[in-house]
Amino acid sequence: MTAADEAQGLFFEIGMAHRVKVGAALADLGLTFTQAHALRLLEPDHPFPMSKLAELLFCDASNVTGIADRLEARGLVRRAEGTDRRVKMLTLTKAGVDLRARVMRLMNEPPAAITLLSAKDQRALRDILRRAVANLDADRARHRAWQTGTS
Amino acid sequence: MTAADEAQGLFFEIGMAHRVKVGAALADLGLTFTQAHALRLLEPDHPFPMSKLAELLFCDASNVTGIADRLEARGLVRRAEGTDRRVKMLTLTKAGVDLRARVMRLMNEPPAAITLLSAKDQRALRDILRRAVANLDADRARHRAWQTGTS
DNA sequence: CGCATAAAGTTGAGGTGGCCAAGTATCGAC
DNA sequence: GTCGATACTTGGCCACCTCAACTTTATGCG
Repeated sequence: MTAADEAQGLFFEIGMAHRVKVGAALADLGLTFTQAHALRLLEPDHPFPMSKLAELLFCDASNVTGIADRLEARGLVRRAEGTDRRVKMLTLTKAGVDLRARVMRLMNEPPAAITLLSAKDQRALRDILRRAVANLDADRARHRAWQTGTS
Repeated sequence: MTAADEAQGLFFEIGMAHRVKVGAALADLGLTFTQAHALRLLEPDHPFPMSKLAELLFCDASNVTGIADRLEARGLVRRAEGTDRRVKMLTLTKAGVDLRARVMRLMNEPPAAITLLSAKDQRALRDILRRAVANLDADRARHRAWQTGTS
């Protein structure tokens, strides 16, 4: 088994465990994982169209309608008109900004798996993951180029 | 921002991206993420009760009924009687064993974010994540002790 | 033994999230 | 002005998830 293969398995295990913990904490706030994720993406004072949210969530636009409905029903989000009257700009309300802050604290909290590592390991992990994310971005850029080149 | 905090953010980003990719590949096999995960947990020749699957999936027992129904309808799994006639032992069929092997290959495949790292980084990542998972296990043991101590 | 209690699984109700196809309103370009 | 594209919504269908209630079987205790 290669180092990459084993790293992948370990990565998956840590991720799943953390997701379960975060999911439980979010349930206490009355939020699902998807709702919390959407809230995270919506920066205060930077509203964006629903189509943008669909893209960021990698899901169908029709799906976003329902998610926005539920967030709006809870008073976390508002659909504001854009200059283009087809688009609805998703805007955090005051309550949305506040709850988002709590969600950010909650989801950005590293799991025990990471916090219990030595300071040296934590720094090494951060540095390696920085390079890994750079690879991710390069890979995504490759895919975009391929798509536009063949469409 | 601490190294642990930043590592957590990067970790999350890589995990989400990989999940999307894996989800698409699984859809090609006609499997949902949950079904694939359940299949992965069911080792060939090591059947276990449905309650055990509920525990491993961190979900309600009633949920497992539906998941098992769908896997059984596709001929991937069988409900076999145990010595205790209340329990049903989930058992992979031949088709289940075969599809599971494909799922394992698919989900164990490290994402580009990892494979594009240098060999040195890959080994370092594996070593750090091994220690992180050890922390995870220690943390879980702590929780079990706490639960049994106060129940 | 006989009965109470507990455990494993199922069922049904209710809600979230995911897709697709079809529909509406608006925009932009010809 | 008309046509095609774009942004969002709607409705249908399904997977998944929880909870509460139920059936069947096991087990502990008097």
